[in-house]
Amino acid sequence: MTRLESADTTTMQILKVAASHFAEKGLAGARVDEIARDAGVNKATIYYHIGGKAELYSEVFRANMHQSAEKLLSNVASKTSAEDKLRAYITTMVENLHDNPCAAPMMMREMASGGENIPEEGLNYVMRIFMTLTEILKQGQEEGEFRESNPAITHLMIIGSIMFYAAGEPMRQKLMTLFDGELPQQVFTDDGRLAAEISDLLVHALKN
Amino acid sequence: MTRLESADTTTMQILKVAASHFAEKGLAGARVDEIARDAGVNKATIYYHIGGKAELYSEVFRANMHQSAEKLLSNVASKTSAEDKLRAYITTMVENLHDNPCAAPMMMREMASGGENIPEEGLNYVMRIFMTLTEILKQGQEEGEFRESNPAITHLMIIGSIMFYAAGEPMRQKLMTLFDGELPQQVFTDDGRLAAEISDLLVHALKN
DNA sequence: GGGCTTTAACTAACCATTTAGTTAAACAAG
DNA sequence: CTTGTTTAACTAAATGGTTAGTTAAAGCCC
Repeated sequence: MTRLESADTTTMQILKVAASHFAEKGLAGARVDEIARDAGVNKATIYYHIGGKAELYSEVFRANMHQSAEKLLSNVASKTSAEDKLRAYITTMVENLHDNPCAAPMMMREMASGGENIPEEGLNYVMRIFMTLTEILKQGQEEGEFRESNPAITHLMIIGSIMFYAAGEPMRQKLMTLFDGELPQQVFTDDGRLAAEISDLLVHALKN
Repeated sequence: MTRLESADTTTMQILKVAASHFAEKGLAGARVDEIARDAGVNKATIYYHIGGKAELYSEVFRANMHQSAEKLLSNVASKTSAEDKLRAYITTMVENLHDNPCAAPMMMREMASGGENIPEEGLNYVMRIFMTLTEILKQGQEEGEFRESNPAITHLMIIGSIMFYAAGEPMRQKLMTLFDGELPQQVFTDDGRLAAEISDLLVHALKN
């Protein structure tokens, strides 16, 4: 491994570890010392490669959003009918949050703080993702497939449910061990069926 | 004002201010000095009445959950049909989060951190609220009003959308000033119609 | 007098950031 | 080929600001 390659993998390792710390503890709660320790590098290496805590956070957030949004937009664009686009939208969002378990917690914390630490580029993606759904719903209405609906509410229900599902895994575990006997069986779906169930419910609600 | 009353109002004032700080910055991000300053009391008064930062947080969270959950359970219990109960459930939840703007952000942060700082009593309420919806859906199915559905998904869609709406207000403001021209008109509902729109969509999706 | 509150330190720990190095790979000159 | 030099990558230790929590003396109001 050449020096430059080693530098790249070091940076990647730092970003990966930082993401999990920011997801679990937030920007204020995360400790640069711990990130460095878990990444197996000296703390100063983080400052050498990336910059301070704020830059580290921004970069993690930006990279997440970039990857997720690009995949979402391209998957939706590959479909033609409004229903297929809607299903692709939901399915891809579930996949993204499954592939990147840090994204949902980080996003939820940002919502709670009014998006204080979201970098500019991140806000652009938030907007594009929302506009994409608006377009899908509009197309569905124009083609007579969907009834009229408020895109903001629909968006809320999709994003809200998926984000809560993705971020809620640790909490579900906690509840399941705490209230073992009282829970009805099978209340918690697996990832695989989540997208299908949400899509079915949504399509059922939107169809004429 | 008697001595005890003065102590009570001091405590209330501290809790109220602490709630807003915890909502905006989280447990790790909030500063006890700032809470004391904004509450108009000396920092020592907080330690005298309530205890340290952790106790302050627990008490704020516990009080929120207690008030919200009791209102939710009693409002649902006052209805008889499954649809009325479901509508009461949704409406009360929207009202609760409207009356107490700190609840949604605090809850979302807790979800993100796996409920690390939720006091025992709070977890009990989370469970009871979820079980209540499960009962409503079961009743609806037994009475032939609702089709079969996964209560966990339904719960996710309700809680997720309402929480995201409630916690998302500052973010919506940010997006609206940043992307002024590009936003379609009327995409963002007002609080008053939110409960009705979610209820209608949900009932439409669940009805046979 | 006694419960409540303020004032105004104080400390001990924590934590982000900086500084002053060290190491080893790449490289150039002889 | 090898010796000396440069440079990127990294480390260990120090620095200095911040912060939760404490304390003691004094004042206030019933």
